[in-house]
Amino acid sequence: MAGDTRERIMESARLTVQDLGYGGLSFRELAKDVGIKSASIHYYFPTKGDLGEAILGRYIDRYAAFLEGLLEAGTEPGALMRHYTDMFRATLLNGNRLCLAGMLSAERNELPAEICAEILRWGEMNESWIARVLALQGTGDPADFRPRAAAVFAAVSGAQMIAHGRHDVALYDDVVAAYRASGLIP
Amino acid sequence: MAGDTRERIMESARLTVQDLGYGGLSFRELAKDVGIKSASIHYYFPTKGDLGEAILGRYIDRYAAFLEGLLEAGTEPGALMRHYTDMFRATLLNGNRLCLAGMLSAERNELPAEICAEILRWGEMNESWIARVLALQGTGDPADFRPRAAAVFAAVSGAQMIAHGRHDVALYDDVVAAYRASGLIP
DNA sequence: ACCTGAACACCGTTCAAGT
DNA sequence: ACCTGAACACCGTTCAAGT
Repeated sequence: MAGDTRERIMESARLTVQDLGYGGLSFRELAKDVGIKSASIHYYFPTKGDLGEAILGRYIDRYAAFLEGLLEAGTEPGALMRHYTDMFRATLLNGNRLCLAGMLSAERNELPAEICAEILRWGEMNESWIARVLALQGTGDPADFRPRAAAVFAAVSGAQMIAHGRHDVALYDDVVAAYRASGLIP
Repeated sequence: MAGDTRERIMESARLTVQDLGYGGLSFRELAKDVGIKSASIHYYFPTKGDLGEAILGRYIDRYAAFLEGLLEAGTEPGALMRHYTDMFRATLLNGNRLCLAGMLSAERNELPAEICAEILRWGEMNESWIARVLALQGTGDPADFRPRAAAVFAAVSGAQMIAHGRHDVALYDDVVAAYRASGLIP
């Protein structure tokens, strides 16, 4: 089946980067997992940076589609934000993994420029979606909620990161609950 | 002067890890910076993990002392938290670096257990300090403010991480301002 | 179109050998 | 006490060679 090898390279690489980081991704281990030689990976992705850009680009597109679907299915801010925080929670449950973009954010100073550009796009996408949700409960344009949306995005990302660092999903739950109690998250 | 080489190894290593991550720290580059051969580093730190544990341990001790000093010098929660958020801001200003513990939190799934234990200590230290500050403006024991303190710690850590990922200090400022506006941070 | 072995300059680590 | 060169198994990348 066409494109199957490329597909399996991307899937295995994504899972590894979310687990061990970009620096922890080895072409030789990756090739072993897919069942080819490490030199063959370069046929699909000339450099490690190309592979990183490809998996992050698709990661963003898929979550953008998922979030778009949530907005089409419901308009209650509390329920929408619950789905949003559950999304980050599920990543922790899957082998204490970190959001792909969050992991790459930490490593950004040693990443090629194309990946850094995708990290920006991840933030823009998340913040614009949250701003639309916040606009549902108040009056005004989603653009007016952009600063607070950035705060919600940063707060949820941070909760995931420290819970990942301490390998403690309950900590994520407690922190997110405190965000809600403080009124930061609807 | 005794211990000078060891000192310079630790300082150079810390700056590199906060910049490029634990995986981005190379013994050969580090040795070049200090002016010795890479094999000599193992005389001071048998393994890379030992070096990581040493620099994180000292990092935590120093910030603990700094924060303790703040609490001895003032009791106004707003001013204390301003110093706290400025501390994370200064790290971004220093070459877009990340908090050492935050960087290692992201990479934790490929770190030795001793470093993971220090990551826990970093969180405990920050949360207990924030809880003491929060207790200054309300009634009750610092322990009562522990959940909210964890939320403040996660939120500030997250703001630093996404600002680091986008190489944008203004984003950090905006997010922290939104935290204050929402009432999460005094 | 897709894959490979071999080579290259890197990496942390070990160790016998130096002073 | 402190440092080193050489070796080891790793790393991403390149390239000529295969089918």
